Amino acid sequence: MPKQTFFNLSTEKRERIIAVALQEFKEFDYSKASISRIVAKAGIAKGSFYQYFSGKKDLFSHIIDLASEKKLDYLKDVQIGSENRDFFELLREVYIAGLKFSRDYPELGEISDNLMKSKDEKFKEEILGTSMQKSDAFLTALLQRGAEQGELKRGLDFRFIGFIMTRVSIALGEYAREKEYSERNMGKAIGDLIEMFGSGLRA
Amino acid sequence: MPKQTFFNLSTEKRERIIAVALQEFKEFDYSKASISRIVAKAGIAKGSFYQYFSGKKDLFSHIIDLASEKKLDYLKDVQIGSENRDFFELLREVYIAGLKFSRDYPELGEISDNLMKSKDEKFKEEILGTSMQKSDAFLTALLQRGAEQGELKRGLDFRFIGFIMTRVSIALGEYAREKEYSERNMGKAIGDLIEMFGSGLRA
DNA sequence: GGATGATATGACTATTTAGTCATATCATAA
DNA sequence: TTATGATATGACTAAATAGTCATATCATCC
Repeated sequence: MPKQTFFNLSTEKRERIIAVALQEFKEFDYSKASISRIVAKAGIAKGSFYQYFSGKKDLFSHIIDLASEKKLDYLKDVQIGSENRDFFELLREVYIAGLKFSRDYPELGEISDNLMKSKDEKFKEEILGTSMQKSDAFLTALLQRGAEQGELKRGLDFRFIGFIMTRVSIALGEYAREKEYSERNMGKAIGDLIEMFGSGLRA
Repeated sequence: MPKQTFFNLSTEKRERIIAVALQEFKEFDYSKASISRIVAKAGIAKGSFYQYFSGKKDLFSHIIDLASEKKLDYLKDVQIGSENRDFFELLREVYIAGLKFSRDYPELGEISDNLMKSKDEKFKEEILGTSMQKSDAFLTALLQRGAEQGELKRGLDFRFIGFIMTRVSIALGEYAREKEYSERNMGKAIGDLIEMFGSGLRA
């Protein structure tokens, strides 16, 4: 958590620092991202940075918190609770929510996706903490529910399928970032995906 | 390419250096991997390293070459050319080949997967060069062929589906690495995957 | 023995990094 | 005006890095 001094800053300065940090973490991965560069670009003194944050990890963690917060806003629209919702429709909505989040906050999307892809489980755990529910578990739960309601084939390894669906969700964001994102293209892509998950690709 | 001096080395020394480098690149990503640490662990002088390799990138590139070479050995068994092969059977074999490679050369598998996941397209291109055919393109071609033979649904965006299948292949390796790999588990996982791609998950 | 060319060495340079700290500035309140 | 407490500053430290280079060792051939 940033120190109180950071929150006491003027909105302008606070947002400037965050904007520069987003740029930095988007361009470089955590270990290559440089505090020296951030303070230079943001036009603040090195010492000031350490008045705001306890260190690099603190800043990064704060950014991931922002991302989680924003992403949750988009996921709130997905009404998982209500009965009688088709699993594949829910899945579509989850993917769409993720994509909209990535479209509206491209830096946050890319940064958190890169963290999710990281192999350093210890670091990931440390940064994500409890703030972001593990997407693996989230989708696994969705699958479990779908299975209980008889919507899904029997005998599947849902832990594995959940793992794959999470990776596919991340890949979807990557794809949208690499190719130019457009409502039309992404609608088509998600459509193909849900079709694939639902009834497969075989003619 | 390593310098000639590297290939003049005794097999024992050459393999020792590569083994240590594999350990290093497996534990740390490219930018965090340290030549100083590698030479220390391998018991050679810093200067000697630069007699063998032009630099860090040269060493890394050599390791990726080794990985491509080994992986190709496993993919050679997949007879793509022969007609009348079912697309989904071919896909299964491609995934199985990838998994066997990862099982037999875990370090090479993890290192090259991490490179594939990297967002630095320029660096990736530089390292992979022509040696490793782009898996995206490979699977896209397989899909195209499946479509032409009428094995696949019409109207799918194969560039996108190819992109997803490649990511799934990488995810499969990760999953095998994270959970304990066993023939039985992985056979089941790949079975579920092919079932999913083929006829979907819907009951 | 002596010469030649290849290989081995590790101290050294130059650069970058995260993080610290004594000092300076500033706003507010008495 | 003066005192107080919060905030800003950038020079500084210590550590780590990739890469260099003059020198030393070694094997091989004459």
